[in-house]
Amino acid sequence: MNLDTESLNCLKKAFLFQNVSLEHLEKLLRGARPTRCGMGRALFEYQQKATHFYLLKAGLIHTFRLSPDGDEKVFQVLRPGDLVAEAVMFMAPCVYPVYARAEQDSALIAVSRASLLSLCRESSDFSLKILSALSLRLYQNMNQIDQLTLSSAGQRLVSYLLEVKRHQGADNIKLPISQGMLAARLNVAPETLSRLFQGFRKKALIAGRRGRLVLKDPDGLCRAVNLPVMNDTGPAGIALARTDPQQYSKCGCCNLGEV
Amino acid sequence: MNLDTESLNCLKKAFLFQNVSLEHLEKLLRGARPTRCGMGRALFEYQQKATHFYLLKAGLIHTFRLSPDGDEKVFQVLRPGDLVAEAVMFMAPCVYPVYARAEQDSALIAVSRASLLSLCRESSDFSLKILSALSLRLYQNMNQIDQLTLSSAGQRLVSYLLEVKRHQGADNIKLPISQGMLAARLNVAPETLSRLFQGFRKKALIAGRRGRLVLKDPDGLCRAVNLPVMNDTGPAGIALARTDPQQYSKCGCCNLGEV
DNA sequence: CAGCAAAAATGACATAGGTCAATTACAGCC
DNA sequence: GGCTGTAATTGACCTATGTCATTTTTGCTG
Repeated sequence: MNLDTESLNCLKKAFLFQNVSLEHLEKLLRGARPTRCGMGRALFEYQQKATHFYLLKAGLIHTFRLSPDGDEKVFQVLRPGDLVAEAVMFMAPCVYPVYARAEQDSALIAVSRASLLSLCRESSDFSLKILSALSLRLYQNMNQIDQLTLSSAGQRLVSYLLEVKRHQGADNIKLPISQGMLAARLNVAPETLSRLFQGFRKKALIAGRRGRLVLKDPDGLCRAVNLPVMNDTGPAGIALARTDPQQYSKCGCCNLGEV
Repeated sequence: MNLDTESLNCLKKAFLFQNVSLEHLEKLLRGARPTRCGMGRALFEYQQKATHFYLLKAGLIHTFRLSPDGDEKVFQVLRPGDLVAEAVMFMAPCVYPVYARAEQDSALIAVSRASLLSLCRESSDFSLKILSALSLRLYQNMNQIDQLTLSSAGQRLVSYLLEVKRHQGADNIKLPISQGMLAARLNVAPETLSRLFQGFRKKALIAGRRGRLVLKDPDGLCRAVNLPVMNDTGPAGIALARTDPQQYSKCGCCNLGEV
């Protein structure tokens, strides 16, 4: 199996490329090449000219920015099947608005901007798919803003935990990112996060440690931080937008990264 | 001039519909109707089924969500020429993710989702335009997240002020929203914001009051809050993406709302 | 299994910024 | 030009959360 065939197969499997004609896919592939990104290596840099987007085949990619004092602010946690920087391709000027780095050894397919644009031009079906992917991203970002503007650290944490619960469908949840990164994402100090967890444990609202948690009393968590009790409906009260659970791993309202 | 002709003319003027063939535009118009929204009235509600998007002809629209304790969190400030909720049309499930309310008496054209989707299906040129509009929104939201995760209130304020300065091109700036709303947007208490302004005045970093400010020492502002001094290049160091300054009033990196 | 490095937990402390209450400035309006 | 309601300012106070330093866990690797 040569590289092209392999790439083609990968693309075919990606959610966004379902039902795209073979002819179109092959055109896309002409601007595509498989690539690897070792753990800790940058996939692309902030403000670098954006020439490619990526389909993540295996591994784990984080996109992030830096705060003035050098901390990393994670924007996205990308898992196999996800596209990386596809939205950037339509921006003018076309430069990556974030850094991207492999958190694990990752295998990707790099697709050139030009071939994406020409596929969009040729297939309006495909354009519509991309449009819904972008609007989903937009929605995720809005929810993230919503979460970040919650007044207290506890509220932000609980809202996050419930998001994960909803996402994973059980009270027994696995945090998809380390505690340190979660702290960054919720915009709190790691110590504060640690103390919050301890507090919830003391009140028997949660149990377990190290990424594996049991939410013993979700409503109690809400009450503990003065959040209105939300019944599995999500921040927007919207059912999950899982168009295809097999291929499209993401929850429609957050970008947590699947476990 | 009947309503249809008037609407047609308005649409033609909108940035997104430049260079769209008359034939396509007329199809779009079949699903369009002019509408008004009195000051203080809701254009649409959070979680309501999204059947239309809007072109704002005149007036001022805010989109927002509510915090658990009932405060409004403004997401967008929309001015004439802007589209409202165009991105929502591509979401599944298709419900408005925010409230929208007229802050001034407003005139709009409501366009049905169906006709937008069919235009996208028929014109890939148009799809590409919508794609770049969405990616711009996405970029704005990322910058807002970036700003919200700045550690101190002062940093968030200064970053906002510099954004406005860049946007308006002069040190003599006019704040597009009231101080109270700015406080909400920066996620600080109004009192804190007031004190920050006072502090900057005392240090002669700014002058003026009530919406009309003079940034006397932008670099000094940065230093005062431990922000790296940025030289008019914006949070992303990206030149403004003003594809058409006449028609498209927005700055590419923020959604401040023009003055 | 020991040993190491990284992550997390804990404690002591400092402070930014929230809250509440009272005062002042401003804009619209008769 | 003098009301009147809303927005902004100011002050006093307090608590949530950041910071720094230390200890404890945890997961790896040889």
